[in-house]
Amino acid sequence: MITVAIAEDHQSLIDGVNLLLKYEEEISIVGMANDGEELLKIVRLKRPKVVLMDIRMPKIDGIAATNIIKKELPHTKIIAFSMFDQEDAVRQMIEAGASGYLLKNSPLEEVLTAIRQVAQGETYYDAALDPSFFSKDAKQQVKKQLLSKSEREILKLIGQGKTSSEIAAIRFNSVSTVETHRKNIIRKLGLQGKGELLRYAIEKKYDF
Amino acid sequence: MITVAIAEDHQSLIDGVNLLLKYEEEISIVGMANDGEELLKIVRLKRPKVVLMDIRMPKIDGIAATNIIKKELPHTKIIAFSMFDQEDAVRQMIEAGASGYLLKNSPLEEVLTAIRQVAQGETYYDAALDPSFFSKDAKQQVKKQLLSKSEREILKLIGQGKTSSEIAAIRFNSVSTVETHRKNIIRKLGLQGKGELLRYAIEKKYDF
DNA sequence: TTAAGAATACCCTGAAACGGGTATTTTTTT
DNA sequence: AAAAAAATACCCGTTTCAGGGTATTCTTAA
Repeated sequence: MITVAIAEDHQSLIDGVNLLLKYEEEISIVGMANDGEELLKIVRLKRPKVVLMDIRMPKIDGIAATNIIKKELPHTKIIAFSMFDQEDAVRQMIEAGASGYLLKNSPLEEVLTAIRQVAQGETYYDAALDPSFFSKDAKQQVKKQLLSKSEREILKLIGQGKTSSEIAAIRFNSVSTVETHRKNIIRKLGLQGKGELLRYAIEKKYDF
Repeated sequence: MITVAIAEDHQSLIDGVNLLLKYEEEISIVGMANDGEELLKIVRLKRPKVVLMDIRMPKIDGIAATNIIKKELPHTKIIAFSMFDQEDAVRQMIEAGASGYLLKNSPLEEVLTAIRQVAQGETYYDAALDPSFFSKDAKQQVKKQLLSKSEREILKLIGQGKTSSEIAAIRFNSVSTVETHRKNIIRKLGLQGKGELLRYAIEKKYDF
């Protein structure tokens, strides 16, 4: 029996995972949490074999929570969820001791595969993740810096809730310029629509 | 001399506070942090008299950080910042031991007043805060539930980055209905523009 | 049993942003 | 010196949303 705890505020995801696991007899969900503190309590009490956790959570985030769990209960396997393929998030989670990494927009069946795989001591990383992390050859990932300086600056302002015309005023640009950058950011990051752009910009501030 | 530490990712705010405090000889900034963990290190090392802190921070959030600081160094005075007047945030911060609460859109001079006031052992709460918190008569705040069920549901979906037409599809509503709710949410919460709505919806998920 | 609040849905205007281009001028880098 | 990358700026048509209404149905609480 694989015992699983979930920390996740995205209700649709919890519902989906529940639905999926209902028919899996060797997997049982022993607890759900909405923030890192709650998750720690559940893990200490129930000692699940696998923890599925959102990286961004109130009180204590996924990276900090992973560090704590790995220190106290090193046999616990951790699978991280995140919305975007953010370099730092992946790196920090792996450093903290996570055994798996899933993107929230991947097919739900991946969750099952990942749980089974990490429960057996293996790792599972979403195929959509930038593979350069996993090539152990320490060739410095120089390739990076996907976004240019202006783009990062504008991304930051977007994350502060500024509109394109406000950003244009701040930067002494024309609105067209800002919108071009905006479009390039969306293209480069593979986002879809302003919703995701804003979400990305806001989450980005939080370093993961 | 009042020693101050700041934890805040909003650069413009740090800049503003810095500029403001430069001319205040009895106030000195002894440290700045970008997340809760960093802030704790600074506080333990420098032991500032006053801490200005953002509620939403990576690793450890403002509420958790306040709890920890108040346990370890109870003489430290804490002033919380937040973007919105969110009931839970105010209540939780006060319970955690914060001596002051500022909204980020208040005039900068308030920061000065607040620092001076809490350094002297008093409290300082932004005038824009809902005063019902501070009326100690425990008349149950029945007035609550500002948003209706549909509105909260839609707010949540907005926080997940969904557009109105997506939300309409999910809820089997017409787009008009969703937009009406959206407008009512904005009106009830006193937000301005879609940027704030989205920011609010995203932050709201994190309970403060 | 009314009156209030909630949920539903539509109208209109204008601003903002998407997403598809193209194009020019600077900077870098090779 | 030439090529590549970044920054700048505009065009177009379309969608989304704000902010201002109005209006009907349904539920709930005086």
